[in-house]
Amino acid sequence: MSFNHQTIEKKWQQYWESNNTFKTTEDDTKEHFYALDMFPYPSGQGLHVGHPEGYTATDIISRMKRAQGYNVLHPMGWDAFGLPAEQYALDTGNDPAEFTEKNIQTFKRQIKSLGFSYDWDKEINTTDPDYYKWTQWIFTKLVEKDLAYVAEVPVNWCPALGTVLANEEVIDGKSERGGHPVYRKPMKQWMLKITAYADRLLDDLEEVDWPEHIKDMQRNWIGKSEGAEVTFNVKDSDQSFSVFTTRPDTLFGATYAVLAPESKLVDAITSPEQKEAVEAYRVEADKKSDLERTDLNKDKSGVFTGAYAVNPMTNEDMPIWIADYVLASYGTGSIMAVPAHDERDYEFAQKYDLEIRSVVDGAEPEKEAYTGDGVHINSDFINGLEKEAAIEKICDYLEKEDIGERKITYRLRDWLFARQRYWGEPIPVIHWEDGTSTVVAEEDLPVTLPMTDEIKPSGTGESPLANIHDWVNVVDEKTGMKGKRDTNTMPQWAGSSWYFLRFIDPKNDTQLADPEKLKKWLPVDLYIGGAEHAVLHLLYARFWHKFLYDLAIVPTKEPFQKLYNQGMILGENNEKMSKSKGNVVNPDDVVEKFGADTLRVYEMFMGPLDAAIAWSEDGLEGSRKFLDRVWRLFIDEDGKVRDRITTFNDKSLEVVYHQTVKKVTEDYDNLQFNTGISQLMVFTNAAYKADGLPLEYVKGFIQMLAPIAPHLGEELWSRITGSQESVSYESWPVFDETKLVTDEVEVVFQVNGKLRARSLASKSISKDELEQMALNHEKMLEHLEGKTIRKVIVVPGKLVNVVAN
RNA sequence: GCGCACGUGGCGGAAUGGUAGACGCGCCAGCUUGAGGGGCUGGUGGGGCGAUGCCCCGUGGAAGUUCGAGUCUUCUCGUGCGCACCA
Repeated sequence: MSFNHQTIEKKWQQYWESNNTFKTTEDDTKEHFYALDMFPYPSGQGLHVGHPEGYTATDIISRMKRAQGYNVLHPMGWDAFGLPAEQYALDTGNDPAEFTEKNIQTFKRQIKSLGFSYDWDKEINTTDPDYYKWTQWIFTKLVEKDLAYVAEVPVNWCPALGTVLANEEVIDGKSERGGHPVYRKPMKQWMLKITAYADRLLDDLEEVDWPEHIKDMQRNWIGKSEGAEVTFNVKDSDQSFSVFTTRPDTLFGATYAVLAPESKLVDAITSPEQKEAVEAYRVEADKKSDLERTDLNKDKSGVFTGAYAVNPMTNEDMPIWIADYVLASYGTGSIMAVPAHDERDYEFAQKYDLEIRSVVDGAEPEKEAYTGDGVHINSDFINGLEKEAAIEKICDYLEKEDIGERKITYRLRDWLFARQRYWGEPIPVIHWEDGTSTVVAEEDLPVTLPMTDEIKPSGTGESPLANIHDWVNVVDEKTGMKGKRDTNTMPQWAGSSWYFLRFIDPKNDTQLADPEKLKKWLPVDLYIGGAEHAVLHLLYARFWHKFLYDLAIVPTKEPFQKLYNQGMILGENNEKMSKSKGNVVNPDDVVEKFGADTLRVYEMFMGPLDAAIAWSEDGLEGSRKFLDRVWRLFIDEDGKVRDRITTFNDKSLEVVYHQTVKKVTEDYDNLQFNTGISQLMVFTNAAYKADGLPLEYVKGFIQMLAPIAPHLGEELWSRITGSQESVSYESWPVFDETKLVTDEVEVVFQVNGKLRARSLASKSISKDELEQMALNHEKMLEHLEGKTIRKVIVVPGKLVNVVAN
């Protein structure tokens, strides 16, 4: 007989709820552990089987930590602002808040059906004004500290839809919806100066326990590069421009210069003869989106401006070109071209027949650009030096002569923080009729989204809020001055950049969170989520956290001590699950048919947590069979506890039990749930063969199973122990190191590294005795016959290797 | 193109430089059952032979370090992820 998952899962979920089993404890005599999931966007699709993978992992850790005597904070909430709700509102005229609420209820029901031990009193929702009051508050602090500013930035403007589109809504230069043309249009936008934190975001990666490849992705994204900025004068003009280069040592080889087409300087220096060509090129470049510009990078193009710069080293003329392979947004938006030693410059110089001058020995300028190190030539006072020394010497010179300086630049850009949308946190700023702008005072926060039945494009590129006149127009009560609210809203990243702080104190209405509580819980001890957030979300959250650290609001430099990325669960055909491929597995169906415990066990057993693995219905059934097997081990056909469970211990399970406690505990700690479960199976198999099952071991086993299969764990615990209490707070089993090994161990004997014989030996046997055993073993004698023993390697308790020839 | 990760049975996957393939799926056999399903027990990398034991081969491929390599090093092929004219 097997257990009825529907009955027991419902029973225990109700028990946990009515007994507040997972209410967060804050007992100062205990240590604190904060286990966090990346909170989901509650989409209309409902929960995906990928969600419970990470959630189960943090849930197992949370349950184990509670049993090990920690205060555990394990919360769940909703990252509920976002485009789909807005789109739904545009399509149907309904309130996105209602739609969002409905989706949240679906998600919550699904998540609850999986038996996670969340403390639902800590639930937060980014669209709740009590929450986004503090998102807005953080923004006002950023403005006060000059880390938020307004800039003109091009957006994807679609006149036909009367709205601005996100990059992902633009496909091949057309709007995803309707296929209308999209243009780049400059608009005033709020930006956050994340670049001010670039160095700290880079350096403090050393302090956190994250997968190395995620750290690398962040390092690459920040993209720090060291070099020099050099000023070039324009010939026969009082104009000059600066370039950034990582290779100032190749300055003597700079034979032309290139400006980004957008550069303002172009207007001032272009010669009359070239004006037409330059203008034509700029129009072309302007039409291309960033994506197209990089996409069509095979063939470089550019136009000569007719002007020349002067190489400060050689005093020779360098033609100034414009080309879109130079990006306005990186460095100074202009470069010195050293075609002999830069592949891009080389390609461009070849195409337009520009001079290629070698300044590092080893180059073959007729064949390809040489970017490696070497002895400098044709370079006056740095001749004979290698790269590093040459860079030092030339930087000293540039600084002494005041024509340049050492400089560090970053690939990281400031964070575009405004969206022309309705469904987001309103930016809490008022623009007054006298031309000034102010942030909304703390006591007037939150600036709530107005209720409206008319969410539709403004037609101007502003957000739909621009049309809601009652909301937009404000009058200062004291001065009577009129003003308009900023109609931009924040990106979805805003609410998720600090939510882990609010979970600590979600109902505080006087501050973001109680500093005492923040001190106890931070940093997050374990943070699990998808790798798709490896860069942006984690970088933004770290940026805000550091900013709040500078304001002395949070006590730690970094928010997330340990990070782990769960892998993707693929469809049975090994492809990403998608509706169109028809390979989507709905967790509701699995829970109904096999039970939540089975789903949890299966997702943890299918392989390493971070691997991408295909779903398998057979594997799922196997997990259910394991749980049935455990059930039958303890419960008989009539539903009674088996009388094999006894207080008498014949020691036959002693070793395997202690091994199991050790391995399972360590594997859970290391998030290696697949091998932890396999050890539980090993114990189960051994228990089937034992005559009696010592109660102590049975209890310990159930405790170790319970974090993964909590409903079954509770049911077995209550039946076997007769306890009225949840298994959750029973103290975690411990192992006895002295009982881990049998007295007799199997050792192997090798000849020249090849396995030739096995034998049983006492684990305490001496090296010499073991060696003698090996040399006298019948099999070994056969293999050693006629050979001279050169060397014998003995590894006690393991093996003997005889080297002979 | 650059960076990172990963290649192990029919499948998912285990292996502090020390018995390769734990555990599970699948498959085979025995027992249980009227049958099927389910369960319990055992077997299951490939090849060979004088077969109840023994030999050879085997972790994408090639070389190297080592008494000993799935594990370390170099090269190479393949797959996945990230970035992509970043000067």
